[in-house]
Amino acid sequence: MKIYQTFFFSRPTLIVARQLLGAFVVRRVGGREYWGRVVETEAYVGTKDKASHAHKGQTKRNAVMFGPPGYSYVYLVYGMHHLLNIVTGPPGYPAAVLIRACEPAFTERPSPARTYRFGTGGLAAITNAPRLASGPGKVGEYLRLTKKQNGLDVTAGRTLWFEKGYRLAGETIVRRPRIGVDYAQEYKDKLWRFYLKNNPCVSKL
DNA sequence: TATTGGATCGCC
DNA sequence: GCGATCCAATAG
Repeated sequence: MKIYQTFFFSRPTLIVARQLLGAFVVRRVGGREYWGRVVETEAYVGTKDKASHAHKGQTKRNAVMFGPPGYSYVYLVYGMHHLLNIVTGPPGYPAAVLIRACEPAFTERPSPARTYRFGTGGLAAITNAPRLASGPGKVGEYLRLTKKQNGLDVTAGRTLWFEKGYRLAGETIVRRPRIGVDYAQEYKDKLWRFYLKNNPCVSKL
């Protein structure tokens, strides 16, 4: 397995958002591993992006966005959902990729990693649920994230990390406007949401 | 110190 | 369409 390192996340955010499609996100907690293949992302880029938490400058909540790439930015929305982002771009540049949906391990298509993971993880009992992590709030729940996971170094491979995954032929990347950012004026129509075409785990069509 | 509304979800 | 449910951000 190859854990993505700082260089991977240090590249421009729109690049990273696309490159994360097909990657495995892995969460180790309570003696188990919960993991899935990322199928949907969104980019939040710089202070000019009115949809981004960084738009009005650095605050206590968004501080990790202003730090080095490769760290998790986890925050609570609507009082109940923990959303997972990974800081991207050069150190100090406030940008991140939101993980909007992933394909839970048990719905994964054939790959060498499948056998390996089922041999080591604790998810074999679960059968099939393609909608289990089909939205950013559901990803947070599936991966058992809380604010304790804010500011983690995801290149260290401890409790949360990303691995090289795969993309099938035909799984082309679809670009769409981001979800839930109607307030962002000229930034609301930016095509900064990416997902794998025809994937049943994506949050919306 | 008080009010507002959100990078959502699931049910009515 | 709407309520849930917390808290950061902003106004007072």
